[in-house]
Amino acid sequence: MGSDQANQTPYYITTPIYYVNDRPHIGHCYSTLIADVAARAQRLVGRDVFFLTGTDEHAEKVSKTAAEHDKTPMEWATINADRFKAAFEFMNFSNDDFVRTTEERHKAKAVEYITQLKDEGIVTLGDYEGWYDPSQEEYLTEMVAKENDFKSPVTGKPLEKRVEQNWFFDLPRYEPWLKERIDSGELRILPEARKNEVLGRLKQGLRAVPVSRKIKEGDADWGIKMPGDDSHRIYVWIEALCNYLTTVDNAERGQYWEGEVVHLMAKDILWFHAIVWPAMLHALGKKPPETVYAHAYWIAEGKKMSKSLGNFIEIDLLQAYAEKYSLDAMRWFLTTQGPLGANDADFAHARFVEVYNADLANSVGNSMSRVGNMINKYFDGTIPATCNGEFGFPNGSSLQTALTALDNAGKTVDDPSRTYHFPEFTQKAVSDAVDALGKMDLESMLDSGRSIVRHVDDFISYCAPFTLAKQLDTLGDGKHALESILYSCCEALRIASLLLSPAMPEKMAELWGNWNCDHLNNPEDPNSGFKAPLSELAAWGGGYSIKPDQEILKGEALFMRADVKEQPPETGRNS
RNA sequence: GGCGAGGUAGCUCAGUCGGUCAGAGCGAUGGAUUCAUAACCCAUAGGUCGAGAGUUCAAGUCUCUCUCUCGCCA
Repeated sequence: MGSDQANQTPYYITTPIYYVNDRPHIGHCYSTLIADVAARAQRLVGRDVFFLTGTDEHAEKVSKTAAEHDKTPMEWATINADRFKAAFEFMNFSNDDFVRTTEERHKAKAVEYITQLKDEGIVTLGDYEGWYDPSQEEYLTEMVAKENDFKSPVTGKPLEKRVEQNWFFDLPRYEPWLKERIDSGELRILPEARKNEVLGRLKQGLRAVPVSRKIKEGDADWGIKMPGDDSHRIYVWIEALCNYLTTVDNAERGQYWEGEVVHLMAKDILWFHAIVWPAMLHALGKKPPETVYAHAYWIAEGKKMSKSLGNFIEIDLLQAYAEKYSLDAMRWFLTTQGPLGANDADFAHARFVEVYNADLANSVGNSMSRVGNMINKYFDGTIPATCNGEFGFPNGSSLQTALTALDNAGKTVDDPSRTYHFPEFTQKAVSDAVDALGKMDLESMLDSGRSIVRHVDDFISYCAPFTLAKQLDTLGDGKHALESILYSCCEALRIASLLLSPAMPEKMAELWGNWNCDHLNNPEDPNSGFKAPLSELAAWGGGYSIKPDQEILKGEALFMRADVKEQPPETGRNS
């Protein structure tokens, strides 16, 4: 998609719904952050976006844990769902809804879907044979059973081969359809390595998927009954997948499913999303998703996170980082350094500080600060005139003047023939960012914003406005040249800030506040939405550009340089 | 065990159809500069492109063998 015409298709992005018995940690926050950045970027581009996250609550263990805490399953689920809501609010996620699978709106629709599949003979009764762990009352996969020498991984007691009747979804009949769909790219599986993985596994053939579990004696009344069969419940996995559709399967939100649908998740649950779910949708006569994106994992200081090591990066540590370096800096680190590709990424403190200093303090923050400072110093906070951003011969009189000033000061210019074309440069950055967004390459998208910052820094070193500023009395058109140069820096950084805003909404809104940029519906609220699509906001000399009388306040530094030697922030948790 | 991905500068990684492909960013070092947050700008990495063999006028880039790491297996 080029940059000339914005994509008007509605955009629907989802995260997995999270298991309520978990405590919110970096994994949950990362998946949801990626979705948030993509959603914010798509809104910035001007699309109608719906961003969904939520909690998966009907697992058997939830009712058990609830009992251990003297709570009803619902009370327990609510306590934990609220933890996720609080964590996500802290992360400043812009989700449009938060679905809980215990909500009636979800349950009713899920029953409807399963009923339809049953009526059409796609879900039928059959025998399920598997390795059962009596001590844990759960079935293990063939692989897990084998790895543990067919003994319980928890108690070490032998597993039992058990057969029970279940309802099955006839997945094999969709094998050709799935293969064609994935091969053709209509169903896009990202990153590429994951697509190969899925196709490889598809070659080994498909089996029917159990969609129910038999209700055992003593089970709490928890979960959704299998329609037409009170002795079974809908298997939580199947029911959970349905959330993506149940939430928007109505008159008000139906357009989102018809638009572009993107499911985002960690790699462990790719199969369900890339194979089982699209096949179910196809069986239901619904359009499958356009994109299924499976990212890898975070590890902590070079080690896998595990319960036994107790090194999970939980929400409290993220809060400590946000407290010390700002929330947006933490969002930036996770987004740009995270495992968006096929490989795991390391959350290491030293790395965090490095990236913070290099990307934010030294680059974005410093550049915005130096430009704002010069405008205050030389023009008392407002630029008297705009500039078309063109600095090249033979029309580069402003640049020529600056070089003359350098010459006067006895400074040598290594290459006096350089030219700068800011409108072209910034437009290229914007269109690159939009293209990267289309590929879910958020790192590249954000780097397009940083490329403008680098360009401005380079420009400043080259034409040295601070040297020019000292010769305003002696150079006839010195003032005009200085105005043009600083205006262009300022306007370019404004455009850069738009591209950086999906990852750092608060900090960029802070800049717009300081510089009196009129991008947001409510300047006080970073989440209030943009007044216009990116193509208009980012237009050089357009309706949202820096105006001659616009006040450019210095403001506080957005990102102060951090000391590399400082210890990681404390969580306040006793560990 | 089956299928798959990968081993390229200290770190994270780019390298399309084999021939400026030996690169980028970060870190480190040196220089220049002072508007700025000891920031910015410029220069510097001589790395056997995991090991060995083969194909070719020419191979990180193709073939084979070995080795190591990793992922997926409902």
